[in-house]
Amino acid sequence: MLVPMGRPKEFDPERAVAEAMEVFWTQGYGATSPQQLADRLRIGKGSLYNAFGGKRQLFDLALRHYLDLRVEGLAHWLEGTAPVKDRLREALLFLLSSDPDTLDRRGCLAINSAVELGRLDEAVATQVRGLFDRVEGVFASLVARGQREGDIRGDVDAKALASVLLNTATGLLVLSRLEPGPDRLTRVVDTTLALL
Amino acid sequence: MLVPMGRPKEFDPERAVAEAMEVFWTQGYGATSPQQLADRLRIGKGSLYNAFGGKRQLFDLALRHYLDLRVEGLAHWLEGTAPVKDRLREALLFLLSSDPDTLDRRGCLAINSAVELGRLDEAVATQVRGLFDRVEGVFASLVARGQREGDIRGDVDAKALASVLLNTATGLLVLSRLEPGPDRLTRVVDTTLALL
DNA sequence: CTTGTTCTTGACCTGCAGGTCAAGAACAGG
DNA sequence: CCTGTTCTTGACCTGCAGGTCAAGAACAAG
Repeated sequence: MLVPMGRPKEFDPERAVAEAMEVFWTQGYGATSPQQLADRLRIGKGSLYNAFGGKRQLFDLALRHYLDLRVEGLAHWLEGTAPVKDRLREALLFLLSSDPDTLDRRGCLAINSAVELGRLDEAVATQVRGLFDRVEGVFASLVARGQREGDIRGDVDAKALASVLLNTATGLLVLSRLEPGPDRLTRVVDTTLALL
Repeated sequence: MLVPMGRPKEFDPERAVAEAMEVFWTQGYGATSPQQLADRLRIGKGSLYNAFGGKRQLFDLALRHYLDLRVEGLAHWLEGTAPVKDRLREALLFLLSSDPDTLDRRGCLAINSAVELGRLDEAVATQVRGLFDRVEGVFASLVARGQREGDIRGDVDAKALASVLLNTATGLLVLSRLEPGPDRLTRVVDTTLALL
């Protein structure tokens, strides 16, 4: 069964999921039609339904792929020896755009999806909650280290500060969709870090 | 023209807009059909189109009504003589729910709409930006007063702190749609205020 | 009570979202 | 090269979103 019999797929399902993630990220779930997806993935619509089952199932895979990418990125945040505040700044700014010079303006697929679907769709809400918990955990580790190194004030519980940072990141990702320029966003980042 | 001729409307357009606001707030723009709106407003679908022009125009009115309500609430924040931090706490918690005991879980219509439509719809984005600017301005006034009264640290620019508060409020309103309980939200509020 | 105007309603229309399927193509095994 | 299996595609289907409209009702003016 390692080589399944029958006609082999002509496309790479993982690449397709990654592409679908981009589409959902840019357009949102409701504003994306199966036809658009098929076009972007370079496959027929029937092929899409044969491979993934439907728009919703493909979205679940795309969202999970996004979460995996983010979680993968978290590990990177924990490495390194630079002062914690510098790394927090880098992390927050990276969320806004992988390219430091230009705003992404798409925000975060997890947050966008939670806002669009989270009230009715418990599955999506659970997925996104899981990411938030992990992000908060990473923030807590970083803050604790910063406190040991004297880089971050020690009179506030690390977990409480981590919750604040999670909330700050969430706000930034939403505001980034509206802000015309990066001024307010960088001001938020700088000021927040100054308060720690 | 004070009394327009012809058959008079059988419903109050302002009440209808207010009701439409509730529907869009609860369900989102895309997930709300004209038929649902007509049912909730207790009018026929044709009547809805005659009175408002279409789903999108009605949404614009509903959003503007929401913004008016919020701006109206801002004035209330500025009044009173209680310590600024206490009033900031009250304001942030009020955003999460007009009833202090139960989470609203609908978040903020402006933010939800910006996330759902903001990328394609510049009109919505502009409206929401306007609200954000005013909220930030009110925060700045409050912070400045708090700094004069010694309630808030004076070593950080009031406008910078106002941006942080705006971002914090945004994050809270998004997280409130996902959080199972109020624990994390109140922790964010308390910790943020402690940092000021 | 006639006329002109505006409101009300539900039947009706168009287009597309979301999905199904039959026909055939591309494999592996025998 | 025949068979069973899986993939591919576009035509096709159903339902509903979003909107239009004709017929009639409720007014004010004259």
